[in-house]
Amino acid sequence: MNEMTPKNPFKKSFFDLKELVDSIHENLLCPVTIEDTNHRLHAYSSHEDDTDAARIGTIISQRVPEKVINRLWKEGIIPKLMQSDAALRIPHIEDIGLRDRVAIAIRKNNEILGYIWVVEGPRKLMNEQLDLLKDAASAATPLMAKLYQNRKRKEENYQDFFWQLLTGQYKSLKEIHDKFYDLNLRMPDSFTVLTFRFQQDITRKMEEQLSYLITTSQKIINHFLVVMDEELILIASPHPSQPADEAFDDFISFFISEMANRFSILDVEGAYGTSYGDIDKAETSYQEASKVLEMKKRFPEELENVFHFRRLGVFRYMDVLHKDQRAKRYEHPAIAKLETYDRLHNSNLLKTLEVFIQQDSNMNDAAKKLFVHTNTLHYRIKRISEIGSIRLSDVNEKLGIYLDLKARKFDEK
Amino acid sequence: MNEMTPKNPFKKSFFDLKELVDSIHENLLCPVTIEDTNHRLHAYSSHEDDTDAARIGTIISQRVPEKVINRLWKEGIIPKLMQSDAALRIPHIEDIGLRDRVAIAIRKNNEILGYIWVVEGPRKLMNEQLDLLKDAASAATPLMAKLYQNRKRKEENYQDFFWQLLTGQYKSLKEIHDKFYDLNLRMPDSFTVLTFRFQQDITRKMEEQLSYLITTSQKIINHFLVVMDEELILIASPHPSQPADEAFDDFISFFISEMANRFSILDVEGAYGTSYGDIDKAETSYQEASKVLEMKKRFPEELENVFHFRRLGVFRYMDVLHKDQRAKRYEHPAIAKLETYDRLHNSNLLKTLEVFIQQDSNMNDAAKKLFVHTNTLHYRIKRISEIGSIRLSDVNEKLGIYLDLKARKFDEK
DNA sequence: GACTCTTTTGTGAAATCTCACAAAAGACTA
DNA sequence: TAGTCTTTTGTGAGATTTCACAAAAGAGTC
Repeated sequence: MNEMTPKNPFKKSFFDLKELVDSIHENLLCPVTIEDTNHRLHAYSSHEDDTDAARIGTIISQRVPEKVINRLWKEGIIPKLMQSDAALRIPHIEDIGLRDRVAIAIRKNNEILGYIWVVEGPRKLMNEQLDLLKDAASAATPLMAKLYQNRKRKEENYQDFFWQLLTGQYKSLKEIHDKFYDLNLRMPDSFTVLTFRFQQDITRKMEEQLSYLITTSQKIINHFLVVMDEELILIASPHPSQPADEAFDDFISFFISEMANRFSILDVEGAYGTSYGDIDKAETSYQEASKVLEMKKRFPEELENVFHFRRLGVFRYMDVLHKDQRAKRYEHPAIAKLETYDRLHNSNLLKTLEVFIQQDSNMNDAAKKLFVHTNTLHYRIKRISEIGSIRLSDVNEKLGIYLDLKARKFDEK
Repeated sequence: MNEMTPKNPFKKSFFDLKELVDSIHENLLCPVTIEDTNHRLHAYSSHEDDTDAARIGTIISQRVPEKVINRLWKEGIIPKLMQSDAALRIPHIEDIGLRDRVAIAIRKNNEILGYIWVVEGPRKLMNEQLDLLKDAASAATPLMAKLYQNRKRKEENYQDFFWQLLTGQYKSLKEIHDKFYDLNLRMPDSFTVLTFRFQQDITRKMEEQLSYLITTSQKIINHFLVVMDEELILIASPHPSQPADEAFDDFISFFISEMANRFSILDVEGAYGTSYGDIDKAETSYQEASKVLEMKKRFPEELENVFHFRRLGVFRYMDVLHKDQRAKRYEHPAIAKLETYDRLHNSNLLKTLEVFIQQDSNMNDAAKKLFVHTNTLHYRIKRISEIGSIRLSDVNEKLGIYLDLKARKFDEK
């Protein structure tokens, strides 16, 4: 074998990724695939039978299986790939059918455009061959970039359209239909607006990561995505594999925890509006999702596990109630009396009442929540109705006070 | 006609109000009256027949009829007149026999001394003529001032004062105290506004009967009383012999049943606002009482036994909730689904849900109310939460639906 | 009419809740 | 420090609620 570094077989221009992949295969004699940043398959070498389960799965579904992606993240392989210029060896991971591999990121300046994966046979690749992959990656760069450019141009059009949908610019459903047709988009049968709020502006880099998460989650099908300062908005449908009712709850939990785990981006809040059939309700769904976020900010404990507008319950009305309360400068006399009593006797009657009602007037549950004996609570409730002269047995009166209590907290802090 | 502003025909001294009134009549060719602040008639132009019922009533009784005064207050006309330097047009109010008019306050510095009223004929007055009235008012000032000097300050008729209290005309408590002193009235330590609504206008005769009932009831001490069309309004305190908390409830029940028993006057509704210490809260208390009446009309079953504002509970907010619901055109999906289900299967799930929540989620009570077996209700509730995909175990969600259900009924019928 | 699916009613045992009574602990006052 | 009032905790019996299971009745379809 020649001691010199072999001359670069990739220093020519390739017509497309397929041609490049075949060329890599010829040089390394191993199965090769090229994926984009979202692990979508764009080209793979054929004419070989020495391959593994993960690769077959990828080729069949045009995409790297979720299980494999998760594992690669968990093992820290993807982050390492993203940071390295050179090709890396990835030891086999038996239980997901991944044999020994070599991979390298395709990059343009600092931006990752995709990955080249090579399945190693029994004869391992030599270092010179790994170096060759670097050249292959360089050769892939313009091809991948072209791919992204096309996508980006389309995206810009989408973004405008998307905003117009969300802000109710379109007056008729027909108009929206036409626009969908123009942009060559499939109109979803039903859709939901999801929104996420971050603690900081969303950078270009974060945007990549989150769009990566969305496409790989396999929980929802995303139709539109837009980033606006510190807010991320999606129009999506549940993924067919998911139970529709929970798909979005699941996705939001998934998204928030993965943003934290994978990217250390904390304090993300998410919510979604009602699902509608006709896309002209996009504005409504968006406003609903925004309202959930707004209320979650004001009532973090109460709405900790609420993401869907439908589950807002009374909090759906908290803003108007609070506004009315302010306008009328009304304070429920019972609340005023209890507050005074609490201050004078260093007691906790107001909080007790709130917890009691919130626990559906169940003495035992409420007592547990308050860390007191059931009879203590019993006694307190008796005192509360005496001091505030309220009849807790009257549902309407009880709930009225509950609303007042909550509305007071609307702009606490 | 001369294009120049006509010279001031009132820039001379008049011997008395009669002379002034005639001069105004000559200049405007419309019927004119001059009243003092208590709407007592002091002068009126004669020699014309083009006049209306209100004016005739005024001339005959030497005073503007009570009904007309009350209406002018309620419509905000008197307050506007009191604040304006210029003459104001008052559009006709058919049902009290008031034709189109123009009026202007007679004032000395900032004190109101009375009013000039002009009945407009078919030919409306022109702006120059309205300006003329300003001069006429100035001419009236010394004449009215003389009148007041001669007259004792104490007024036997408190009606105006009462209206001013109820419509919040007084800006400071001090002002009200002074007025009480002027009128030689004892200021109540604490008070409450009660209001009753009749099915028909309250006649002079009924007025006697009800004022008789009030004084003989021995349940409340009445400070003020006013009758306004079909409404009776009181400012009162509990009678010392009565337990304060129940005095008003008792009185209202008593009053309603006695009106029916003794005088066969049926369908009277009564309500009262919060008790306040400072009389400047009279307006608030009155508005509270009115709100109770309004809500009782809309939710007769729910509020059958509610008279006090404090006991309105959630219904205190029903108007804003309903308004919000309409504005957002939002219907809770669970309600929509249940309604459809009811229609398709001839069932009663919506009503069941409402009763269930209203019975404080007590299966037994609710089953009794619905005349079904406990287990039937148990089954239905299970179905309801399935069909509407609601978690009745979540208080906030449950309560939210309850509010929606009630708000829907806001303007049923 | 047979069949299926939904709804209502019945039964009873286990779990849970309510409430009266009493003792103990704290708080405040004289 | 005793005395009073308020608040908390403990105990336990009786009432109430919950829930699984099953039978019966109704509704709708073929």
